[in-house]
Amino acid sequence: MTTQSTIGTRPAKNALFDGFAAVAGAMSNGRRAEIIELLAQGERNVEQIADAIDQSVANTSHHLRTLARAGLVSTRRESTRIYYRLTDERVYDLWAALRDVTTRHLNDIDRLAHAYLGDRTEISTITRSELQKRLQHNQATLIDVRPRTEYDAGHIPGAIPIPPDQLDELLPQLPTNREIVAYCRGPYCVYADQAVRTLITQGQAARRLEDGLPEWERSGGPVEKSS
Amino acid sequence: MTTQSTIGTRPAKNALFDGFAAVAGAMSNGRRAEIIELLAQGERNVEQIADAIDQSVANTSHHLRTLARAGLVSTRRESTRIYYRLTDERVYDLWAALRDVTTRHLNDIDRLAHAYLGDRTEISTITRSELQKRLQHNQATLIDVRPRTEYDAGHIPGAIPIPPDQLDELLPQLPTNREIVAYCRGPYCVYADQAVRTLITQGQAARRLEDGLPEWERSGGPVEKSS
DNA sequence: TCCATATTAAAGGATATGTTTGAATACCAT
DNA sequence: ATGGTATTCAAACATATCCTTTAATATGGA
Repeated sequence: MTTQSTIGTRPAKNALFDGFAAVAGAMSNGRRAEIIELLAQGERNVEQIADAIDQSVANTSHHLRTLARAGLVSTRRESTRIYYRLTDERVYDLWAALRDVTTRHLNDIDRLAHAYLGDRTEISTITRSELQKRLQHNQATLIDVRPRTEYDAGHIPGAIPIPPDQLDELLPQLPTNREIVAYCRGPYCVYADQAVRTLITQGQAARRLEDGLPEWERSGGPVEKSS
Repeated sequence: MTTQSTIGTRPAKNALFDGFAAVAGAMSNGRRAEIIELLAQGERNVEQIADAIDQSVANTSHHLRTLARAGLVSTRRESTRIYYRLTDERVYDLWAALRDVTTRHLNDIDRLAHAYLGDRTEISTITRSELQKRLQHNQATLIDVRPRTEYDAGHIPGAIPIPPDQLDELLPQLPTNREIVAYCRGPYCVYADQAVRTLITQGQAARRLEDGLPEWERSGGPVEKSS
């Protein structure tokens, strides 16, 4: 009995492309997409992830398993906790590409984004390269509007930490002599929007970085860690 | 009655991320993934696509509708035929990112690729930049092993068209003084492999370009069209 | 009008999916 | 070893989604 070659056959081609499709399938759930976006900010354990996406631990574990099976996330054990992270920066690139295509081509996305983020027309943005220039010439006060642990894990050098739960307390203490630039997790993160809206109401010039820290880091921008 | 703001709420966030997930879902079927890979080569009408993926026209139309709903493909009408294409190069980037992540992280992909492509260990590859250099110094004979229509739609300047159904006839006619480099549709395309295997059997030095024409074009390589 | 090309609607049944529950596992600290 | 904590697993459920086929419908060209 001889082994039949499968090279170039339809069943083999189907199986191969089903493989690509399987990875896409791992991303084809809103909660799992949220997990990917979250892990782009840094590693988390199951409980933290479950909290962030408002799901039970068991169900979250299930979703993480699906992502792990597709190779999108990897784990690290630290004593009793297991920390999940994106397997590598290629996974982040894939997520960014998905976000990008969706933003530009899914015809419902504007409505959905508007519902979650509100009217963004009055919030002006600044690109990464513009921000670079401003920082070099000391022409802006930069604030990082993410939870403190994320700030500690990595932030743009010179950024002042303003955790989202202390906005009302800390925003009035900022210097008023320069424009303020706020950034958070990415283009669909609400924290920076909130900060900018509040500042503008107070008569302070403020803008939002067009996206967030992961994009800054991925495009080669300097990142500083707190110890 | 006042309108309740949905900014930052969980249902709104769910809906937004379900939007991203929907686009991933459009790619989460093997036949649709094949369609994307095919359209990366250039526009096709429904019948051509149905042929290429071995499905009925009605079913193919259905799949195309799914892709169109997600904004991944667009159409152009030419008399009674409707031609499909990837909406823009971002869609191609997304597909390339998916292929890339799958190749590196899905633990079954090696087995699947081996079944479809056969043993590739004896087929050596050449990178795009290496090929650039070779071509500049006239150190390689370049052959394009794709169907003629694809060659006409765009090929690397200097490449000789060797349609896959004429391999046996045309390969022996190639000059034997230089190494031959073959390319086709991409890293998972079988045509170039076939050509290289045949040439090696004939004692001719031959290699395969590491990926295909779309990657060449997307990375800024020169492309020539037949009229 | 008729023909060719594509889309749509309806239907079907298989398959997959997300979630919950409760038990089981793995590891750590004492 | 023992107890406690974090996480995974197995089973089960209802639901939903999915792919495909068939037949009918739209559209444009000759």
